[in-house]
Amino acid sequence: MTVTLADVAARAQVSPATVSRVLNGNYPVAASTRERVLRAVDELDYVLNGPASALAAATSDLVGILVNDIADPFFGIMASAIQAEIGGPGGRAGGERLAVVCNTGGSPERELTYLTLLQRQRAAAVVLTGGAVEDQPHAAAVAAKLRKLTEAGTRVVLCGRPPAPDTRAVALTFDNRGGGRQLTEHLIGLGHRRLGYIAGPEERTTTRHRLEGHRAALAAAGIEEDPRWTVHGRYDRRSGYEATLELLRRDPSLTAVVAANDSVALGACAALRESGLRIPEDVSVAGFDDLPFSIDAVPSLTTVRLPLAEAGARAGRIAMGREEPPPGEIATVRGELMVRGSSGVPRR
Amino acid sequence: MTVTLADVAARAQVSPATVSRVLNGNYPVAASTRERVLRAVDELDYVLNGPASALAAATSDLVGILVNDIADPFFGIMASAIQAEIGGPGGRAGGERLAVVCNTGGSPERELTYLTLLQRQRAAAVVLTGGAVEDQPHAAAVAAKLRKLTEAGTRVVLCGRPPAPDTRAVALTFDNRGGGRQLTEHLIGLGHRRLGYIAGPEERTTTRHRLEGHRAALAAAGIEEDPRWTVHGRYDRRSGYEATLELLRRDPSLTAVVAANDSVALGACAALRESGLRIPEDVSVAGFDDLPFSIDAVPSLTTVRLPLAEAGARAGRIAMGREEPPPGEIATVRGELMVRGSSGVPRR
DNA sequence: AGCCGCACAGCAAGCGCTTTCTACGCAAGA
DNA sequence: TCTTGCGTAGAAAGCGCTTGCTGTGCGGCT
Repeated sequence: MTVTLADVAARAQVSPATVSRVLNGNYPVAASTRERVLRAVDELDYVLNGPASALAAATSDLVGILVNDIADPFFGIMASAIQAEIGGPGGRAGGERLAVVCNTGGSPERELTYLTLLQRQRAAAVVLTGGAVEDQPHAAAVAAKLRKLTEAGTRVVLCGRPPAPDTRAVALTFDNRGGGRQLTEHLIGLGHRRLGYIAGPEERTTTRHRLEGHRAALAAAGIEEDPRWTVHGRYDRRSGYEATLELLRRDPSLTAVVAANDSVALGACAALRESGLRIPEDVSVAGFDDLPFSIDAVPSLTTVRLPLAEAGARAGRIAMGREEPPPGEIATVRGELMVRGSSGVPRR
Repeated sequence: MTVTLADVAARAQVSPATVSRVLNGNYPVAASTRERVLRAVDELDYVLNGPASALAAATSDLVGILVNDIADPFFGIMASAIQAEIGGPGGRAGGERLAVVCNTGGSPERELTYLTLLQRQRAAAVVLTGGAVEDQPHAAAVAAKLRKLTEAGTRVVLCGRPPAPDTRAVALTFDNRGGGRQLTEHLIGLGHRRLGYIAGPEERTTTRHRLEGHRAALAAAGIEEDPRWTVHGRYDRRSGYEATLELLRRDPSLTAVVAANDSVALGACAALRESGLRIPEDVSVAGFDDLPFSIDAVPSLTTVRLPLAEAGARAGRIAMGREEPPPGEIATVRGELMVRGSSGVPRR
C-alpha cells in the first residue's frame, strides 16, 4: 500500500500530470501549485516509483561500472573516482544517477551477464574498467553487446582498457606497454642484465602489454631473454610470493624481479626476504600502478604510477556527457616512472 | 525500435503471456512451445525490459550495498564477498540479481540519498557496511528510512555496523571494542605504559568503539591516560603519518602507537622511521583489520583480524534470504589478535 | 470591444511487462 | 457416453508514471 503519484495529486488537488511535472521540473508550473504539490509529497512521504518512471520515460538513471575485482584498490580507486563524477547523489541537480559497481571477478561470463543486466535496465551509461580478456569468441561477444548498448543510447566508456573497435565506445587506455618498458629500461640502466618477470594471468590485455613493454626494453638493450625468467600468476600478493620462489629456484642469479603490479611486487619482496636476500642490495624489485601502500613498503617500491583517479574521473565525466570524448574516441593515458628504494645497482 | 515481448510472441506464434512465462519459468509451458519461444528470443536478440518487468511484477532484482569508501580494501573486501553471495550473475538460477555498490564517501547526506534511490528502485535488499555516523538527527533519519524499506519488503542487513533499533534490520556487528581492548592488553602485557592512540574521525561508531576498548584496557591495567596521547584523524595512511608526528611532538617518550586501522598504522610506521625510530625496538605499532597488505609491512603489523569476507558473505546470504538471520536479528562478529613483528618489548 | 496568444493545468493514451481468470482439448473415471 | 480434471494457452486488466495534445482564463493588442 505504497503512496502513488495519484495520491499526491489528490492531496494537492491537482492532476497527476502536474505532480509529475513538478517532480521533474521540466515544464512550467505556477509557484503556488508547485508549493502545494511539494507539501503533499512531503506529508505523504512519497517516493517516486523508479521502474514505472523509467518505463514511461524510456530512460533510466542507472550507470554501471564494471570492475574485475572490487577488493583490489586498483579498481576501487577508479570506481570511486568514476562514481564521484557520475554524481551519484551530490552531483548537480538533474543528474541524480545511481552509479552501480559490478564485480565481474575477471570472469568473461559474468562480464557478459552484467552487461545484459545493465542493458535490461536500460542503463544510461556503462564504464568498463581494467584489462580485457583476450579470448576471441568472448571478445566478440562483448563487442557485440557494447554495440547493442551504444545503439540503444547507452554511453559506453572504457577506462584502462584497450579500445573496442566498431563499438562507438570511448576508450581511455593505459599505456601499459610504455610503462613496462620505462620500468625495465630503468633497471637496465642501473646495470641489471638478469631480470625475472612475474606476469599476470595469461590472455589478459594488461598482462600482455606490460610484458611486451618489458621485452621491448630488453630487446632494445640487446639482452637475450631466458624463457625461465618469466612466470605467470594472478594479480595478487600470494601469486607474487610463489612466483618469486619459483624464479629463484629456476635461476638464483637473477638480480631483479619485475612484477605485474604492486601487490605482486609486495609478495615478491616477502619471498626474497624470507630467502635471505636483501632488497635492493641483492635483488631489485619493481611493481606497477603505484597504489597507496606501495610507498610504505620497505624499501618503498619502484613502480609506474598510473593516474587511476584522474582517468576514472574523466571516464565518469565522459559517461555523463559532461566532457567531450577525446578525438577519435580514443585517448592514451601514460604512466609515470617512480624510482624508489626497491631498485638499485645490481650486486656483482 | 527495440524488440519487445510482443515481437517475440509474434515470431514464436504464441501470446505474450506465454513468452513471459517461458522467460520466468514459473508456470508450466509445453516443452515444444518453450523451445519455439526460446528460439525466437535468440533470433531476435530480445532483452527483457527491466523497468517494465519490475513495474508489472512490483519487484526488482536490485540489491544495494552501501560502503563508506570503495577505494579502501576494508570495504572492497566486504563488498566483494557480499556481491559474490548475492549471486550477481553466476548465482544459482532464479536469483539473478544486480548487486550494486554505492559509495557514500562517509557522507550522511549521500547515504540518505542512496537509500532513497534504492527505495525508489524498490530494491530487493540493502546491505549497509561499516561504521555509522553518530549524528543524532541523521541517525534518526537513517533509521526512519530503514524502517520504510523493511516495511516495503526490502530486506535490510547491517554488516560491520551497530544495530539500528526499531528497524527490523538484521545486524552483524564487529566487536570493535573487544578487539581494541585485546590489542592494547597485548601491548600492556609486553610492558608498555605510555601508548599513543591514533583514532579515526570523531562521531563514528567504529572510531568510538575501538577507542573505548583501548581505554578499557588501560583502565583495567591501572594506567592513567594522558589526554595528549590521543589524536583524531581520518582512516587513511596520510592521516596516520601526520598524527604520529604530532604524537611524537607531544610526547617523545611514547613506546607504542595504536592506530585506528592498518592504513593508519602504515602511515605511523613511515613517520616513525623517518624520525629515526626503529620498530619495534624503539616504538611498537599496532593496527586493526588485518588487511592483506598488513603482513607485508616491515616489520609485519600486529593487528586485529576482522573476518571481513566471512561476515560479508553471511550478510549477503541473509540479504538473499538464503540464511536464517541470527537470533534476535543481531550477531556479534569477533576479531582475532594477530601478534606480529611490529610489537615488542618497550625500550627502557 | 473583440481577438490573439500565453501561461498553466488536465485528459488520456500509452510505456512493456505480469498475472488472474477464462477457454480449450484431451485422457481418465463413472 | 458424459462428466471431471489436468495441462496449457490466451485475453485482458492493470502496474505507476510521462507527455502530446487539448482546454481554460486572462492580459494585451488592435
